[in-house]
Amino acid sequence: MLRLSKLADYAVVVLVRLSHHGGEVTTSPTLAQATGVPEPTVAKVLKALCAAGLVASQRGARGGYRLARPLHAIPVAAVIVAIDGPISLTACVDGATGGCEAQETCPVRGRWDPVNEAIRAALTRITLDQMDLPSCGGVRDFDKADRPGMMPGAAILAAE
Amino acid sequence: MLRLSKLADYAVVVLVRLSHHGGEVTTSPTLAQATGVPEPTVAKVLKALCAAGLVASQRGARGGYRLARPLHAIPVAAVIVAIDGPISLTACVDGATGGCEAQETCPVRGRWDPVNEAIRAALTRITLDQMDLPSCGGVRDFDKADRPGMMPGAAILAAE
DNA sequence: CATAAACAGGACCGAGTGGGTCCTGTTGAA
DNA sequence: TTCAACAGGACCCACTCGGTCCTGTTTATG
Repeated sequence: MLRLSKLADYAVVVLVRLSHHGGEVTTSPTLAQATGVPEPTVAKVLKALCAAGLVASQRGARGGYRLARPLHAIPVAAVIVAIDGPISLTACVDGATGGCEAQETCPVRGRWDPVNEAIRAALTRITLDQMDLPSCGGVRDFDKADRPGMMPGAAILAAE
Repeated sequence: MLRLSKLADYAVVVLVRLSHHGGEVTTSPTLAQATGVPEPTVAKVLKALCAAGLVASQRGARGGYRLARPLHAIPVAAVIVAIDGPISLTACVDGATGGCEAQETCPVRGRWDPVNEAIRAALTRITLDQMDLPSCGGVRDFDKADRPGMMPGAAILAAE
């Protein structure tokens, strides 16, 4: 399984989209329309990204958001961390207060660490500019955009 | 977030435990007791692992399970795939029938692929023997084993 | 041959959590 | 002064995963 949260997926979509607007401040309604993601959700994502310092916000009328750094300076890991928190496979690893019931029996205690590290490294290595489709450079607007279906990324790290 | 299913975690625990019994067939109740994981759950996990060919089963009285291959020949990825299915971050990637509502607008369509590949590679590189604690070679029995808390691996790829 | 132990493979139910919406401030340009 | 837009909560519904159980089928053992 190993699923990625939808929100994180949306975040990537929004960020990439935002990059298409150059350094211009863009409102969340605008981004919502452009991406097809419901506006309240876009707003939620942007707030989290803003808190994480990935985007900068301009309040008040004529406000909006813009990228705080270029796409190539934003690793996927940063986005995921901003939306979903620290990247690790098991709760055992980080904090893990409350301890483990099978703390004594568990044969792999703390052994997910290398796995976590590997994934973390992989996600840090890939930046957002690598996720922007070169084939559809800039803004891409198809004939129409209102067919039923699913959202942007679906976000299931495993399908099954 | 990026959480790993608990079942997959249990699977690793069970497999590592199974390796401590050499080539001997071991019953699921025995493994359940040894790992602290509830028996029905252990059975469920073992069935999946058996179907995936990671363990071999011996039916009938005096039956049980044993490893089909040594630990170092079992990558973590194989365990996860056996329990949770194909490893990928978004549903967009594999199949993804039903299409994407924002298929047309989505700026990152199909672009999770490199991320998925990276993770897949990382999980394939690590084998189960690397998750067995060398410090507690073989069977490890602490003084006591009944403190309240959580299960073996908890299994949350992100905590948050 | 009868019995029981153990796997096979489903169906099933409840809890936890994430997705999505909404509401009330606060900021700042026009 | 007004209104557009962000800030930052609270809140609810739906989905999925974890865990249990039940009914076969297989096969040592007495």
